Amino acid sequence: MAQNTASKLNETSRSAVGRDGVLDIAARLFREQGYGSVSLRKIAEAAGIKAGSIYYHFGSKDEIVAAVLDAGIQVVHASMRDAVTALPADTDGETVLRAAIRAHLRALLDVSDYTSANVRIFGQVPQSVRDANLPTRRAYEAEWDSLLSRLQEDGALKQDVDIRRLRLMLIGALNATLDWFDPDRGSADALSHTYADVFLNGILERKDA
Amino acid sequence: MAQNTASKLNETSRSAVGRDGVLDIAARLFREQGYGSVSLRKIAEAAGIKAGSIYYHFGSKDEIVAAVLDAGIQVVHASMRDAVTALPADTDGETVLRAAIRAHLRALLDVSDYTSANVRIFGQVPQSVRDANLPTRRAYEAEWDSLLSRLQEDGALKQDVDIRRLRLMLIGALNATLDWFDPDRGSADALSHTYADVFLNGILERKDA
DNA sequence: TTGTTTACCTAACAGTCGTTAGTTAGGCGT
DNA sequence: ACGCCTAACTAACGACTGTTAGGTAAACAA
Repeated sequence: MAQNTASKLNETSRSAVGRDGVLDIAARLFREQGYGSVSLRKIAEAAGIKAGSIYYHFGSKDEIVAAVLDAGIQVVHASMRDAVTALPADTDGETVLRAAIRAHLRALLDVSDYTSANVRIFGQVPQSVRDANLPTRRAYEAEWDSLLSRLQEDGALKQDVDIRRLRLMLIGALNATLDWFDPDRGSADALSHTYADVFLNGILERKDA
Repeated sequence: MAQNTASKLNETSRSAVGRDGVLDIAARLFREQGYGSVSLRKIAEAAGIKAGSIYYHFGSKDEIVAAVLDAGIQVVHASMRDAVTALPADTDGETVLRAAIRAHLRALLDVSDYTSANVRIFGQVPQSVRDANLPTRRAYEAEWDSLLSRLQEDGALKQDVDIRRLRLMLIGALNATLDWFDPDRGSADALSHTYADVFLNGILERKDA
């Protein structure tokens, strides 16, 4: 968020990274290096300020990382919901699901350092910070559960799959791409097609009638 | 590995955790808490010795974590290969793939602190340690690629799926279970069935002939 | 019995961490 | 011109980190 709020200050003065600037840089460093090896001094240096100055904008390191985590979910949540609600009301289930998958993968791999930082560092962060991020997560998970349930009721999905488990499998699989995705080998959109193909139809060769 | 090598010392003397004991405990702590928040003093305390004593068995913290990472892959590699080679030569492709998935998930979720520690901390560890683990990883990946290629040549798998990408998707999805798997909600074996069902046949309701 | 090896211990080192207190300097409203 | 607000700065704190040097006691081989 706030790619560069150089706003409201005449450009001649010092950088004036501000709170949003620090947050942007923190998100990028967390995504690149993980939580443990990104110190406040590293963040400060990348932002062009000194470590102590960060405490003008944030009360603690936990507050920074909590803000990054929350923003990360909010970005992907908005991306996924917008993609689905933008479709005509009578769109078939397969198309809806494909759109949701593509939106999630786009936020994760193309758009947002915040979303990728969230996926990368959530498991490395102190328990209290994880807990603080949980409500935001639950809301996004509920969005998926709601979508998948609707598709199942419409008869688009098999009746015997457990929605919660399917959501965990699907999001887990998509998030795992962060460890190996290489834009030189194909776009996030192309990858989303492959994921949709596999999850929707499987990989088994079928001798259909 | 080496669940408890209390060997060759009469039991009356001090615990004598030894190199393997330290490694076991390190693997467990890494799995539970991640890399960054497990210090040598924590490992030592859990092992019932003092921090400095660890340097009798290991030259550095990196050496410990490297040993944990390598063992983690070796365990799951052996588990997966053994499961596949134990099958009759004429076993059909679907059954072979199901066995491989179950073996991977078992090593990850039931059997080995080393395998789960590897998956958990690989992305948190210094670059040099990651690099040292790469050859072992590549060997396991090659095992999967070989298996999947064979199934595709036999006509069991669709011809248009890229083996490398499929392997990344599949192992990524399986490893992601570590973040949410709860044995109270179902066994690893049961979960492996669900994964196999989804990957093999997809989740789309089909009106077969 | 003596000497060696094994497996630990104690104590300290330099470096890094998050965090705090107190200070400074430019821009703005009055 | 005055004082306030904003956004920095410097310098240091205690805690914790991986690591090292040197000592100790039991087990075993000769």
